[in-house]
Amino acid sequence: MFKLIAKDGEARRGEVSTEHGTFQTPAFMPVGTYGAVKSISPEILHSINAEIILSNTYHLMERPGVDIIQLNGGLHNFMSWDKPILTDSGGYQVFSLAKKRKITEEGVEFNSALNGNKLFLNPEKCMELQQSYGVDIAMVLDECTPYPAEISVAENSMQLSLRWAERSRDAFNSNKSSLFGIIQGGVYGDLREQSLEGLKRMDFEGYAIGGLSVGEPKDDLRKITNLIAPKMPVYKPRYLMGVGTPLDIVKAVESGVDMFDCVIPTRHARNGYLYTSEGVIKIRNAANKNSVEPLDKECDCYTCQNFSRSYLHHLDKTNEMLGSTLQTIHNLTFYLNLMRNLRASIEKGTLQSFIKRFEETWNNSDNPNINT
RNA sequence: GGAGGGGUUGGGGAGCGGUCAAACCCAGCAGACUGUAAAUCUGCCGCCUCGUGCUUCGAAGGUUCGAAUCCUUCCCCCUCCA
Repeated sequence: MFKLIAKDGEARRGEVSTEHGTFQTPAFMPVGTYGAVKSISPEILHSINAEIILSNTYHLMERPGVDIIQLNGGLHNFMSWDKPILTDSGGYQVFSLAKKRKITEEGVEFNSALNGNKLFLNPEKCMELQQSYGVDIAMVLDECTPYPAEISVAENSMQLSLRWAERSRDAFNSNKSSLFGIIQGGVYGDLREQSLEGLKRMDFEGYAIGGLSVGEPKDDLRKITNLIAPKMPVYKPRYLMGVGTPLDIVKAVESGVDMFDCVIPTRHARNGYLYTSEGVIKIRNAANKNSVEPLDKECDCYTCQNFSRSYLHHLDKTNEMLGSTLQTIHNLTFYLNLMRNLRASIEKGTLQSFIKRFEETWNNSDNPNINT
């Protein structure tokens, strides 16, 4: 399933093959929680060279429900996306919907935020759902540990995730898709290592680092990624869940991570926070009102090739949905181009100079936000 | 000409004697967002020498300890009747 093509330091250049084709790593997966990458079509995803997307087990269970997806012939067919799909298990919702769920050894009971309905998820059901959706990569049900968490809390949480991982592994039964385990352990290196060791014994097709970017300091994110990624199995994909900013991704690739997903490019696009080669542009700021420049002179995306900052500013101010679409196209292009450049640098063995140039550009930016 | 209704901080629109520099919405300005309850949320939004400071609620007078709120006159606007 995973082919390692080249290495540059700890960084890896690889390829993951699935039932719906292969994708190149390091890879970024645009997020399509409800079976749609917000504001853009699969056709656009193709045009910007997205090779795999992420969707969400919990949210799809809530709406439209697995029956409807099966009625439509599975998630790929339902959303008309013929390339790989990875689904998050709902483990993140254990964290993000903490106030609306109860967790026990058996599983998680959610009170739907929509109508208060009780929704139950345990490892077995989670596997059944993801297989019914027909996704290419399923994730084990885990408990995304919040930050801050005392070491004892993080340990209990990590152990629970480990037990759930085992149940997930046992319940998962598919020759068309693969299952990834998720490392937890908060910001504690020892716990992270224990978690990884426990998961390795269950032999997953890939391994993920979860429970980061949940509010912890940047240093912790870097420290844990640096410690754990190199210890993850060499011939299996390594996935850092929910990360992150462009710089987070660059740093994690340097540490040996292969796969990423994050809502940042899509959500920020809708909120007018745009990544460019010169730094972050907040398109709704008055400074862009009169600018006939393209958003990013160095970008070849549809948005930058055809529209001015002034126009994007106007779309944002008038709440035109085209603004969301154009800005999402741009931000995702920025991310996907970044991944392509990272892959090329690793192949050429020039990752360090790429990172240096990347950091310089961002450090020289007038906008300090670009580095965060 | 007669009878009503109304003029409030950029726009809309509450308020109808003190707790009012004046609700709320929009516009405007800025900030946040990391496995998406997010095309969302938060803050600011009369002036200044930032204080139990100053100037505001069509205008001018008045009543009152105190007025956006009550009275008088005037100026506008709207509806209806002639």
